[in-house]
Amino acid sequence: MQDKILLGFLMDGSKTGYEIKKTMEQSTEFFFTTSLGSIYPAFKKLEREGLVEMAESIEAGRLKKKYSITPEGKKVFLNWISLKTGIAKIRDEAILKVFFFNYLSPDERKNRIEEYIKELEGHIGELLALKSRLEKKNIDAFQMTTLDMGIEYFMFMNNWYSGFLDTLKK
Amino acid sequence: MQDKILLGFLMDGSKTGYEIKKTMEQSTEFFFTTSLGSIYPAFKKLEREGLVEMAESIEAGRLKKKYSITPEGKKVFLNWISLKTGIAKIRDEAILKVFFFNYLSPDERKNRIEEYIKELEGHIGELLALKSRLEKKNIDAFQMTTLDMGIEYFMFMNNWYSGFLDTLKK
DNA sequence: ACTTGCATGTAAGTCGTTACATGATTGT
DNA sequence: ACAATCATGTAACGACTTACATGCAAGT
Repeated sequence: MQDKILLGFLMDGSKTGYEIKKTMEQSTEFFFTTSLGSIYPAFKKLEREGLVEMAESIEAGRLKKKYSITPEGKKVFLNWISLKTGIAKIRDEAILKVFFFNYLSPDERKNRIEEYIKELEGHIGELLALKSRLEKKNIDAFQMTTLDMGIEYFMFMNNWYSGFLDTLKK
Repeated sequence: MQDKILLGFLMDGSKTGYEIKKTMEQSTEFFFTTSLGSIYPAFKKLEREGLVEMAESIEAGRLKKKYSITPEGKKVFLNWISLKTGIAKIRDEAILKVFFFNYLSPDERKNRIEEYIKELEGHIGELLALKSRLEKKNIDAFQMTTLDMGIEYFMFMNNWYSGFLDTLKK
């Protein structure tokens, strides 16, 4: 999946691995992140496959390896985005814990959920801050839409856990 | 995380790896699944760590390795469940594709979303069927709660993509 | 002088899946 | 007879993370 993201970020021009990492921290952060230790080898692999090309340069004394997408890479990316998408599993540790809540005392249950709700609220706050930061920039409408979706998603979660907390209190 | 699930399933009695896999297919399926090729080595590791114990037996001509949780294993499990849980990333391929929707034609966008909504509806149907199956059994209330949560989650997603489709049509 | 950020990369390790391999029992 | 299900396990592979390693530039 990372390789598709890398190709996607190259669709509007060449970038370095470091740049993409920074961009992701300010955009895909809430639904997807990668490490640099994963980006660099991924680019080398994409280069071997002929999906990207690399151009070295030295800017302000720093070595930069700008990657750009090849026509073949564009084909692969556009094919992927058109492919039917299956339903992803939630794979959320918080809900897994609720699954086993029988093994926790009623008091502890409430504490854990209250704690988690605070985490969610903090996260929603961060995303709202990110949104207002991005609104100042001229960002792609669909990328803004995914951010809105993320905010609504975490608000749904917040809502759900709040309702769950109410039933726990009864 | 798998190891915690295994411990969790052993909390109410000893089970074989195969049994746990079957149980998961009928309970945690929508938010978590594992493969047998992952369960067996995981149990061996847990055994080495002293968190589970194994008892071999032959039932109806079949070799069975029943694993049971040790007091130390219970400690580890209960500690994990009490630990503060961080916010998980969505890591959803569908939303990642929306992120890059700029590179798809308006018609294709609608088609992809309509297709995905159908997938979601099918999945919700499966979960509702699972729910009525589980209601006949005497299932743990919290495990039923997580299933309800799953259904609401996918209904939220269905809702969101339906709204998104409406804006795409304008 | 020192820390933070820019910029690249490798190595070790974790986690997990799929495919392969075996063999018995049960249902059709 | 044959297929499906029960039951176990290993090997190869893939995706990703963390820690390690290097070095320059810019700000304090």
